[in-house]
Amino acid sequence: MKEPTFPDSPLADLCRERGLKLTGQRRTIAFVLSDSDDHPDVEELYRRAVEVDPRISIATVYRTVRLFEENGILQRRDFGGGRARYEVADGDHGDHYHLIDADSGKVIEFENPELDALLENIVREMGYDLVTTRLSVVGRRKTKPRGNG
Amino acid sequence: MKEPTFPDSPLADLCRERGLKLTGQRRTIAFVLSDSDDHPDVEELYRRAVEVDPRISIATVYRTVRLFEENGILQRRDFGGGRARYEVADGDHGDHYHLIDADSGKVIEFENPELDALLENIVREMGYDLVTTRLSVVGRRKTKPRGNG
DNA sequence: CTTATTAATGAGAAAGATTATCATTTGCAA
DNA sequence: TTGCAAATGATAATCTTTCTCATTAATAAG
Repeated sequence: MKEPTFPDSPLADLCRERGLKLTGQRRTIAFVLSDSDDHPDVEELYRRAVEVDPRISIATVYRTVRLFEENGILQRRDFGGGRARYEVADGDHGDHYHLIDADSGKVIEFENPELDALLENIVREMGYDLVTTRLSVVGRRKTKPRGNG
Repeated sequence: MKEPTFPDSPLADLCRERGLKLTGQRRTIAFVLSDSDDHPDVEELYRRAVEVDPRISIATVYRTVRLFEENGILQRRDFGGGRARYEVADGDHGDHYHLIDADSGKVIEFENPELDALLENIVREMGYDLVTTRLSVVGRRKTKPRGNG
């Protein structure tokens, strides 16, 4: 059986640091995730993982993203469409947010410190400590002033 | 067959105004929705609707919330837990947002004009017109300063 | 390096939410 | 009141996610 060889990814290290057993499958999934800068769903993640190591099942991908989410390694997102999507969790720097193109469904990330601060404030004044922010704004590309489409 | 009698609700009127056929079931569901100030899921909505008129099926509730959502009468929300929840769409006044208690799961609504404006701005500067905002913050009730739990 | 222990995995069944199917019923316009 | 397109009810089908359980593999101890 040909073991695929690739270096431990940053996420694989994180996995170990959290005391999670680093199995071959988790190492593969971590590698794929570290390599992704988009927001794949489980199906897509599975496709990418199988490319690297075919000895992996979709059940394990489901299990692993759940495990990683529970350990703060991944964040689950809901952009509509019925399936959860995942991305690497933010570090110490501020959160990032998502703008979704109403027409194409394309997801555009953005950061905004002012927004970070305002949300923090609002929640504090309501007597809570902010745990997570789930924000996505849906927008439609502005029609050019003289365009006609 | 005993037709339930109750007046047309504001949502029923809206339904007619949008040119949608106002069937008995839609009238009932609209009534129940107008009467709710929380965020019921379809199952719960069905329970409430059956109280008013037992001649209604869960399939119709699913169909109706979808229809109402497509027509801007309802808004679908995702608070986790795997099922979609619904609430009456905001009017012209500002949007409202949700704070979710991390421990109890309780949903607390709030409004914030400053937040409205900031989001509007951010999106505009990215070249988009804001269509919808999906924001929920998860928070944990602040521990009292001298508490030890 | 080998062995034991315990957790992880694979394959598929099961669950839970939502949508589709199709015969029957109903709202609404004429 | 009648006709017809659209809506409904009951249930099957679909889709995503979780669970089951026999097998496999990772880690610690020897």
